Order: sequence, then C-alpha cells, then structure tokens
Amino acid sequence: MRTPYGLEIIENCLACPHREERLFCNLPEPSVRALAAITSSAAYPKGATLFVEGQPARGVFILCNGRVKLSTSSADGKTLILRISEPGEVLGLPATVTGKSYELTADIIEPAQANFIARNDFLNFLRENGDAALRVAQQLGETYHLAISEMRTIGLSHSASEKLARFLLEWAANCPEEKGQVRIKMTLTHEEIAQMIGSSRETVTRLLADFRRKQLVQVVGSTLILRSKADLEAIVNG
Amino acid sequence: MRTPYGLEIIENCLACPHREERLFCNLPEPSVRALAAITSSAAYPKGATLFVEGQPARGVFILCNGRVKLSTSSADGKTLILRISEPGEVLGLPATVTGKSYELTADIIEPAQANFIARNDFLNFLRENGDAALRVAQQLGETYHLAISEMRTIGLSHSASEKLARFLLEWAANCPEEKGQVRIKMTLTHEEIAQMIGSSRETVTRLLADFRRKQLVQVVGSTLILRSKADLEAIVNG
DNA sequence: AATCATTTGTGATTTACGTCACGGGAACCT
DNA sequence: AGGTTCCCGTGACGTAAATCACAAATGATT
Repeated sequence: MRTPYGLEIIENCLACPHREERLFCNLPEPSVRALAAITSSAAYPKGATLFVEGQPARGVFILCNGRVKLSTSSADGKTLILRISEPGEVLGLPATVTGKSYELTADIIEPAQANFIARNDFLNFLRENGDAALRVAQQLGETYHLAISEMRTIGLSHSASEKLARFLLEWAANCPEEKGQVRIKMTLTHEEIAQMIGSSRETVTRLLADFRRKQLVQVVGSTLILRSKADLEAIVNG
Repeated sequence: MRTPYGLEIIENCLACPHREERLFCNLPEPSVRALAAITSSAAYPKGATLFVEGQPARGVFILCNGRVKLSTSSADGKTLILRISEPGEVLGLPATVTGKSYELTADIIEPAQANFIARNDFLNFLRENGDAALRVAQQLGETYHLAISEMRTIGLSHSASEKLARFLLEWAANCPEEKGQVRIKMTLTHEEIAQMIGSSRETVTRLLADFRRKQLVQVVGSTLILRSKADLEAIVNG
C-alpha cells in the first residue's frame, strides 16, 4: 500500500516528541525512508476499533496520537483490559510477526492518528533491515514485560484492595512525583479500572472511597492524587 | 565464552527432534556455526534454578532436555506459575534482548540439559544475523501469545472450576487426541496446578474430585484422561 | 519394614466480593 | 429546560472459595 504521505511521515517522525521511545525513528536514514514508503496514515474517531482479537493479523499500527485500549473478552462478555496504549507505541506487533491472529482487541478511546504497515511489507522490511528486526525484538520484549507485570497484579493479589493498590502504583510509575505525592490524570472509568484489575465496578468505587477515607488518595475532579505511596505499598505487601 | 563443544552442539542441533520448533537450527549453516561458537552447554539437577526474577539478564538458555518451571512470586510467598517449558524452548529471551532483569524465575523440575549464550555474544550475533533477529522476534511474539492466553484463564473466569477447565483444555491442546478423549501425563502436583490457575491447593483437589464424579475426567495413576472435552468447554463458556 | 517427606482428601468456618437493585449526578444533545 | 445516556455511590444478600486443621495415602530413603 504505497502512499503519498511518505515524506510527510518522515517529517512527523523526526518531529515526534516520542522519538526516542519510538520504534523506528532513530534507524539510519535510508531505513526510515524505506519504512515511510510502505506506511499509510489514517485518523480514527473515538470508539473505532483498529483490530479485533481472533482476526488474522493484517499488519501493525503505530500510534501517533490518541489512546487505545487493548483488551480481551470471554464469550459471556466479561472483558479484561491489558493495557492503555499511548502515542509512540506499536500495536499488533506480536501477531504480525508470528502470523497468528491478533490476540487482543484494540479500541480507540481518544481520537487517534495512526500509521499502518501491512504485514507483508513489514516483514520484507524487517528481512532487509536487520537492525530494525532487532529493534522489533526489543519492543516485543518490553511488551512481554508489561504483560507479566499486569499478570502479577491480577494473579498474585489476595484481595481486591491489593490489586487496586498495585494498579495505582503501576499507573503512577509513569507520572512525575513530588515529595511522595503523585498526581494522576485518571482517564479511566471505574468500570475500566475494574476490567484492568479483574474485579467488579462496584468494588472499585467502594475501594476508592475506602482509600479516600484512609487518606491514601485524594480526588480532585478527574485527577487522582496518591497521598502516600508508602501506605499503598504496604497494602501490596500483605 | 568460547567453548570446545561447538561442533558437538551443531550435531546435537541437527539431530534434535525438535528441530523445526527450535529457534536457530534451521538458519543457514554459517550462522549455526557462529552460534555454536558462543554457546556453552551444561546439565542441571532437579531443583536447580537457571535464573531468578529481578536478576539482571545474563543471557539466554536453550533447553535441550528436561522441564523448567517459569514463575513469579510476591513478597509474602504466593507464587504464580506462568509456564512449564519443554525442550526446544528458549528461556530468558525477553529480558536478554531488552537488557532488563529477568521477569520470571526458572526452576528445573526435571533434570535438564541446556545451552547458554551470554547476553553480549547473543546481541552481537543478532546484529550480524538479521534473519536470526527476525526469528527471535517471532519467538517473542509466541511467548507473548502464550502469556496472554494464560492471562485469559486467570483473568476472564468467574469461578475456579472455569479456570481449571480452561487449564485442562489448554494443557490438553498439546497432547494427541483420540475420539474425543485426551490422555494427559499429569506431571504437576495439585499445588502447582493451583499456582498456575491462581487458586488454592485444596480447591484444586476438590474440583478434580468433582470433575471425576461428573465423569469429566478420569485418573489412572499419574495420567489424567479427559473423558469429555465438550463438557469442559461448556464449563468454560459459562 | 520402618521412618520420613510429600502429596492428596475432606470437614468446618469465615469472609471478601460478585451480583442485584436503585437513586443521584454529570454530561451531552435537541 | 427537559430528556437520554453515562458514570458513580451505596445498601442488602448469598455464595464461592480461601483458610485452618487433620487424616489418609503415596512414595522416598535408610
């Protein structure tokens, strides 16, 4: 799927604030151009879905803007959210390299701009760019890492409060901290939090209320302030 | 870590029954030799541990014989088993490529023979062998895939019986089937099964007894026979 | 055989949390 | 303003399953 946006994409790429984190932007110049030639860009509204679990992998999406929810669901409608992807991340990578089906569903939760690379083009590109392949391997390693840590919060907790505490701490890990307090822009509904930690909407709201009563967190509008990381860590450790 | 076993390893490799599944054996001849040169082989007794979660990654282990338990534990001793690795698998790959710490602990549960490749040697090898890097990426993709499916059994179930049923079916997926029945050599203790599905030892034995009563499974010594996959699937789907 | 260690089986008890049900807010559209 | 549609807060209730505590069984080791 050749595209006229090639050059524009390169420029986007070079200008991208996430450049360091991005998978391919700091490859040698010719590689970046080769990549741009097989990339097509598109915008997606909130609620759109990039791919659905079980679909044969068509290719990868590189998220430029917006946020994407990665989840898996059971037959009876229960769903488990694995991750909220941020700009700079590559979606659908594992399925695309292995040739299996997408193992997750990717839903847009904030209007997004993403670059798409079809599977064949992508694999050919990797075959001809050994360093990109290595980069991909590293990215996959990190994705795995994150999955394992999600696994830990769900699988190693004795109680829902432990899960929630674990979740908040992990979520806060990306945010700037000042003197023990972390301000989190909480963009998830209680329902979604529940789906991330494998519990129910009601217990999440109850637990959050509980945490508030115990001065562990504070809610101001849609931002959550962790008043005491230490106490949350105490909950995690039994 | 140059080793005198180089040639021997190539021969093992070519003779290996898992050759197709193995990561590197069907690479071009020169690559295989280069790989052999940086590989060292060792035997490990039952109970030994290849690496521990949290350790900085030293390198990868290619399992030739025996079986290895991959797990993660919380501070208070609760442990979650992610996977039992079989010969042919590569252990420690995600951590080694990303340069982070091992995310899991690898314990030998059946006396094992494994080839070790130190991180630096391995990365250099990958840099010079683009196709190997791609292979690694694919392997990582599959590892991820397995992690997600483990995640599903733990996170999407409403009850412990659902988890156990899911577990048995996944476990059986590798075994030969004849007319609806699958014979599984059950090498795990109830405790270990519990740690795989995130529940307690007692409920596992109770549930298995229950399944036996309901004619879903049958136990003969240490082999488990799934009498009715269909009924197990019914349990999984609500 | 005899002792020990590990694994399995089962009962009794407790409690965390899922589920149902409903009311109040906030946000968004017309 | 009024109607919809989400999201959040809380009460009541029942149950699944963790936990505790032994006993039986299996299997190692001597």
